[in-house]
This record gives sequence, structure tokens and C-alpha cells, in this order.
Amino acid sequence: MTNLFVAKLGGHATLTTAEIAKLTRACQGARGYPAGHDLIHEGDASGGTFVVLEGWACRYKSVPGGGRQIVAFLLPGDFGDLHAGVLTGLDHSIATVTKALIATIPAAEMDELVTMRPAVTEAFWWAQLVDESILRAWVVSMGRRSSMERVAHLMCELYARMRNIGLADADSCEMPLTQLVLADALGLTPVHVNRVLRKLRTAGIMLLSDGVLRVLDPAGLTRLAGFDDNYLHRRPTRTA
Amino acid sequence: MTNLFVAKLGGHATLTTAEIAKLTRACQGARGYPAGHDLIHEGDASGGTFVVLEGWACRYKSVPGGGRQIVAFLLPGDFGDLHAGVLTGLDHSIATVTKALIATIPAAEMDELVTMRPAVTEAFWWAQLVDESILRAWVVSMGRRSSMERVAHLMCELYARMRNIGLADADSCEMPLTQLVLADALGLTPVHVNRVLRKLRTAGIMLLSDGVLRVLDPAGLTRLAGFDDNYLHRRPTRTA
DNA sequence: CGGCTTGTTGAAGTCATTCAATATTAGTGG
DNA sequence: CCACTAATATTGAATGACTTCAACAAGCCG
Repeated sequence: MTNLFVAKLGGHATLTTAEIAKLTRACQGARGYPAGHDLIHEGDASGGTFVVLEGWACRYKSVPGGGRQIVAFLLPGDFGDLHAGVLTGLDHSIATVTKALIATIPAAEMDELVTMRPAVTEAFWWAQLVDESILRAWVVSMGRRSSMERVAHLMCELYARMRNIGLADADSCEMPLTQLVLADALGLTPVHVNRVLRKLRTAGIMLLSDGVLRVLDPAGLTRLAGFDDNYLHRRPTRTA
Repeated sequence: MTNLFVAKLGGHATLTTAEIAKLTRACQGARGYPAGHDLIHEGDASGGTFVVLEGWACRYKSVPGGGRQIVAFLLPGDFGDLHAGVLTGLDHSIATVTKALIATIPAAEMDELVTMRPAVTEAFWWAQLVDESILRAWVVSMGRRSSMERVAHLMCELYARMRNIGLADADSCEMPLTQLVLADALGLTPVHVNRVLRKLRTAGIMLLSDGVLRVLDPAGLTRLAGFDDNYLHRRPTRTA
């Protein structure tokens, strides 16, 4: 199986064979974790960068009162904080969502990769900017979309991202999110997520069950969500 | 008056005199704009970077149906997208909130600044990461806080940021936001913003009027908001 | 098998929206 | 400087979206 981390970066900058080798090697020490496992916790000093090789993870912030708000999903090929060496402490936590295979790149090695190789630097910049762009889309969803539109939009985002890394079929993909996790991500209650999913199901728009998303009416889903994938910035400026 | 853009970057990396001069010079061609003026619009190819020297600006995304969601406020010293040359098109718009003095740095010049000078690069990285961190805090606010907590949290954020750039008094600062703009930022209706502000006023917690925020009960406001300023990452890692 | 997590549904309540009307302020032109 | 107009602020009443509380079903793991 190809390394999706390297593939992702390589898709947005022309990497030399040496750079590819270096990035691949940095992922050698990957380790498996169970679902729901905290990789790093809010307040910790950041000791490195996590790269998700298989499975899903998420960033989240705890809220006074006991709950949490998920602020991003990390899919295979995505990585955690590059904050290492730049910011003081982590302002959020990272946890696995499913059983996952995670590589940990030490801060020093990461620094070297990011600093020394212009192509790699650019690829990281790109990834960082896309992350921020997704975050802006989340704010829009939370602020201006109804619960149904919000669910639809998240499904569109995740399906598009899965497709970008070759992990989606024509009208379905893995979506290993419990309704509780969805609620944590969407700013809704699990109960309401359940009701919204039922509505989407009975409306013949989409179906989420057993960790699989099936899109029954792609055009309808996109329209409902008000989804436009341009914010995922698929294509790089310079043609490889 | 000092250039807050240069001051901000200088606060997080040790800049040489030459670098300071270069950054300052890049802001020479500043221009005034009226309030509510679009500096760049969603979908445009990004032609440079905006630096806010005086006044306030915001990033926003339009939503199908006519409204908009503000996703960030740009205070004096803040700058718009560094996306130039990395991403395809802009996924959001930038507009002035008040009458503002804005410098426009051409993409080429920006590239040179960002790429050639390690200290400047690092400062930009830092600023970018803080922006993202603020965005995460917004998602948490929208997802998990009541309208009153949300207003309180935004006031805390903006007051803290104003203080960081030396534009706040002990218990008050400029806050040139209409209730309509606040509503666009908080994902609420203007009517409800009005009611929340009244509640905060009659509770003796804070007072927002005539473009000025007066914090009557700092501890109470912070507690209500669940505000912890560590996500603004005030201090850099390397001691200057 | 038994316990735990996840999913499902109903009924009641709350928070924020919507609609609508009026007051206040600010900006503009005579 | 005043009159006029538009933008902003304020308040009430009714509606609606989502939450809360509660109960139960279904699947999964040890």
C-alpha cells in the first residue's frame, strides 16, 4: 500500500526521489492505536507531528461543562500539528476516531524537512492553508446552516476528501463515525443527529449506517448542503 | 505612529534592521478605504496580501440565501491571505469593517519576504498558526456556547487582541462593531444580539455602545465566556 | 450470557428566530 | 443649520428548531 502522507504532499509539489524517500522513512515507526485514544492532550508541549496512515483521527477542544467540540477530522495522509517549535503549547487535543495506524515524526526531523527543502515547505504550506480553509467552512456551517444542511455539508466534505485520496467509490465511502462523534463535530446533540439522519434517509438523499456513507442523490445532497468543493483547493498552482 | 504590522511580526522573531526596513517599506503604498468596502472577493485570483494598518477588516463567506458569515476579524497589524502563489483562488472575501488604512503587498514581494528570510518566514508561520487557532476557538463557540457565552467570548478575544497591540485601556477598548456585524460573526440574528447585549449590560458585566467596549466585571466576563487566552499564543518559543 | 456502547423514538421545554413596529442616530443636501 | 433619508438600535409577540429527559431496542465484546 502506498503512503498517503507522501502521496498527498507529492500531489502539490514536485518532490525529488530523495525527498520522497526521506518522508517515507520518517513514517517507518508507525504504531497502531485503538479507537478513541488520545494521541496528545491540550496543554501538552508538542513533541512532534502525528501522521495518520490508516484510520481516522480528530482534533477537539474540551469545553467547560464536560463536553467536547471536534474541530477537524484527520483522514489517512493527514497530519497533526506542525506547531512544534513555533507555538508554546497545544491549544487542542488529538484523538483517534477509529483504530488507526499513526506515525510520529520528532520535532527535530520535522523542522529539518520543513525548513531545508523548498518543495516540501511549499507542500506543507499548502496543507496548512487547506486545513484553515476547511475550518472556515465549518464556521460557516455552524453559524448559518440548519442541522440538516450541516450534516449534509459535512458528509460532502468528507466524501470529497475521501475521494481525493482514492478511498471512495462512485457513490459511497467509508464513514466510520458514530452519531455521538458526529454530534461532537456538528455542535448538535446525538439525539438530533439521529433524527436528521433519518430525515435524510427517508428523503432518499443519503444513508449512513454501519460506518458506510451511501449517497443516493448526489445532486440533491450537494444542493441541500450548498456545497462547493473549491475551498478544498484540489489543484496546485504550478503544474507538476 | 509605529507600524503595527512590523511590530507584530517583530514580537515573535528577531528581525534584523534590514528586514524591518524591508517590511516597513512594503507598507508604503497604503490607501484609505471607507467602511464596508470589499477589498477582495471570493473567487478572485489572489493578487497580493492586504495589511491592515489602521481600522478593522474581516474575512467572510457568503451563504446561498443572501447572508454572510464572518470568519475572522483583522485588527491593525493583521494581514490577509498569504495564499498568493500557493492556492488556486480565494475561498472567502475580505472587507473593511470601519474606515481603514490598508497596504497592499504584491505577491512577488511577499514571496520574497516569506521565502528568503528565515526569521520572517517563522514570524509568518506563527501568525498563520494563531489565525488557525482563533478559528478553532470560533468553531467551539458556535458549536457549544449559548448566545450570551458566545458574545462574551468574542468580546474577550477582541479585547485581548487589542491589548496585545497596545490599543486597549485597563477595562475598555475600541470595538467598532455594529450589532449587524456582530450577528454576522456570531451566527445569530441582529435582534438576538441586541437582547444579549442588554442582558450583559443589566447584569453589570459589560457595556458595548458607540463603538466602545467597557468591561465592568472582568472576572465575571471571563468566567461566563470560559475564556482562556492561551490559544492566542502570545509568547514565542525562542526568547528574543 | 450479561453489560456496555450505540441507535431509535416520544413528549415537553428552551433558546433563538421571525415578523413587525417604533425609536434613535448618522449622514446628506438644501 | 435644519430637514430628510437611511442605517442602526430596541422592544413585543408568536413561531420554530433543537435540546432535554426518558425509555427501550439492537448490536458488540469479553
